[in-house]
Amino acid sequence: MKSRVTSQQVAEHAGVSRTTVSFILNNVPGVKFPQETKDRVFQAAQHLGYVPDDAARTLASGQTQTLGLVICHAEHLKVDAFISHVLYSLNETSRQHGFRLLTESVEDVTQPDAYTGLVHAKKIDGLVVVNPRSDDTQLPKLIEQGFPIVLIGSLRHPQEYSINHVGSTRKAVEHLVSLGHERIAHLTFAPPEHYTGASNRLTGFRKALESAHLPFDDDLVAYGNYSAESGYAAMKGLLKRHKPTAIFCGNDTIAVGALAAIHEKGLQVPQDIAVVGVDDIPMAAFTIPPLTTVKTHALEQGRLAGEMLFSLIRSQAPQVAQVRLEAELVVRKSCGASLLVKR
Amino acid sequence: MKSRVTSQQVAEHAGVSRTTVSFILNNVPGVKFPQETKDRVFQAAQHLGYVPDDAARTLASGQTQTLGLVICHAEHLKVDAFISHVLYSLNETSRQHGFRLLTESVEDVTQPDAYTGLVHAKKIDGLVVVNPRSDDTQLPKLIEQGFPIVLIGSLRHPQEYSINHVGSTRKAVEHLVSLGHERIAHLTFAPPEHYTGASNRLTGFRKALESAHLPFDDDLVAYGNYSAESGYAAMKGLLKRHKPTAIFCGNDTIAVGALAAIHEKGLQVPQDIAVVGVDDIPMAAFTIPPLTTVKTHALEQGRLAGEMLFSLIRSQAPQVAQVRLEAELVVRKSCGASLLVKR
DNA sequence: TTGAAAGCGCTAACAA
DNA sequence: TTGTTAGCGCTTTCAA
Repeated sequence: MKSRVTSQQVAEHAGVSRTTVSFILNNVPGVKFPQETKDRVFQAAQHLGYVPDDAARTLASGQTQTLGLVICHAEHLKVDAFISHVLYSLNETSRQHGFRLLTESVEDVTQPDAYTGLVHAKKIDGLVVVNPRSDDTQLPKLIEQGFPIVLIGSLRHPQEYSINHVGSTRKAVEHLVSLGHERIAHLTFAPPEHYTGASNRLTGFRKALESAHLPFDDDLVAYGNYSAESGYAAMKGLLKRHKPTAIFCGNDTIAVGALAAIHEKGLQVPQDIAVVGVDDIPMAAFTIPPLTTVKTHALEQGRLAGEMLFSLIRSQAPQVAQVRLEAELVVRKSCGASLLVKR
Repeated sequence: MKSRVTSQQVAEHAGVSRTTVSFILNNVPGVKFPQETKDRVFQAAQHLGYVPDDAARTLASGQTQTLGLVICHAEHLKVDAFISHVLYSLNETSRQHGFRLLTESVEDVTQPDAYTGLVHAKKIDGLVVVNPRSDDTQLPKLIEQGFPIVLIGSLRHPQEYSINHVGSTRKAVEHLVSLGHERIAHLTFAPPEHYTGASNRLTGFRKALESAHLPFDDDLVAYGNYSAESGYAAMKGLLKRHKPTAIFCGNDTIAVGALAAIHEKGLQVPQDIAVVGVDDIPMAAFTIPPLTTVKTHALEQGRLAGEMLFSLIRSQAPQVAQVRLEAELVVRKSCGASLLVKR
């Protein structure tokens, strides 16, 4: 199990030097070899089954051709689909650029070396961080040092490069308000302190209520994590104590749990309670009833993060440092907005 | 952005040679240094913020401390939760062993270099392949060459190391039969030719029917991919043409789609049709009604694959080459087995 | 117990 | 246009 073929052997086989092999196989710009020489080298490489040793190449060139994906709340991978989508599209994007993807899930992000080791060991050329935590002390340093990093989410750091969706909360609440709802509950992530996305959403929720001249009622806010289970539990509590006419869920997975709790209680969606989610995961179209939600374009976020990161790696400043993707209301049946909606 | 600290500098700072630094920091067995020397080296390393260069280490040692995860049907990542779970637990397991995880999704596995490049470039020390395809021509070669590989799924290769779940189909069908069903439909993956898991399941389905002295009816088999959408479409077709009293779905995500189609048709689950899934994804407990399914222990599969791979990397033969995990029936409400079941 | 030195396989600056 | 050669930073054998 050893690919004992070195560029030296290819060079000998082709009757040229290692430099020539390196230049030809790497297609170094600005160096012209006769087609005949090129062919000899290509054939020799092919014939011998030559594959450049990655470590040697990296050591010599200083480039790893590898991206890191840091997942700050790894357990979300188990319960929610958002991160899988980001992973998928980032993987595709990386491949298109000839890069590989190193996935790093993080338990305790406050601990130094959580993932900075990747950077300092020069194992990656750039980093995408999903849902960065505000109590992460290493990340700001890395950003300030100019290491290529793109966040999916935000640290509210002036120098950060990031991808975020905007308008999801506003659109969800506006939709509910437009349908006449006045007692709108909110089921979001806890604890929100360290997770920028969640506190954003809560703030946005208050603002949206305000815009609609609706009072904010603390009792109508419940917390879960990203899972259906937490949505179920939180919704159960909410139904026991209060009687909202609508519920805005922090993500679709939570909404699935809420739907289950509502159904179990013998209530009807949307007749008794309207439900809105966030993300538009593939399953959202197949809940009972189909879930009205706000699409956050997870795949697109992953792709954009990748493209932005490649700009950074090539030392090209991206046109926009902080991309905001407008979220998109997807009306299905869980709010009763219309009986003629797409699945 | 450069960690210009080399082992040379640490050596100078500590007043020793680079060899000593290497031996002490790597804690090379069988080499005893005075505690005093060790302390000096540790302190120097700490003080200078020394992080060994990964490429240099890899080049010199021949070890990458990196695992590859090959996802043969990358699009599943978008629609189903199984692979996310494997990824999660494999990532955890890798971390515990001080390894990192390189994720490689593959579009066309028949094309050489799909992921074998990782191996030949010596970028990884071992490989986990999820759902290997039977038409993959590279994988058997790698296995025969003795490269450390663990499959989640199977290639039916005598030399393979693999993790599989068994008994899921049998248990699902037996459960339905025990409830008196005789017209059991099956909604599985298409095309099954190249996906061992699916053809297994179909074969198992026929066998299970046989054991129950039930006829196999080709019309009661429908195909989808791994998505809820495909389950919805296939179920709709099934309901139009035939009237099964029970449906066994290839995975829970498909079952979610089936549930939606049944509901849309105005039928009741489990009264009119019983539904069983496979996997026990977290959401299965929160469908309407809660889904009876067969747990395939995705997290455990990922963990076991990782542990097995580490044995292989250390050149230790695992006790069992082909691990079979017994799937576990989880009775909820979608089959009407009992009104007193856990969520 | 510690150090010197020889690679690991490649890239890239410099020569020719 | 092509070859020579000096590293890249580390591990590891061998000698001291």
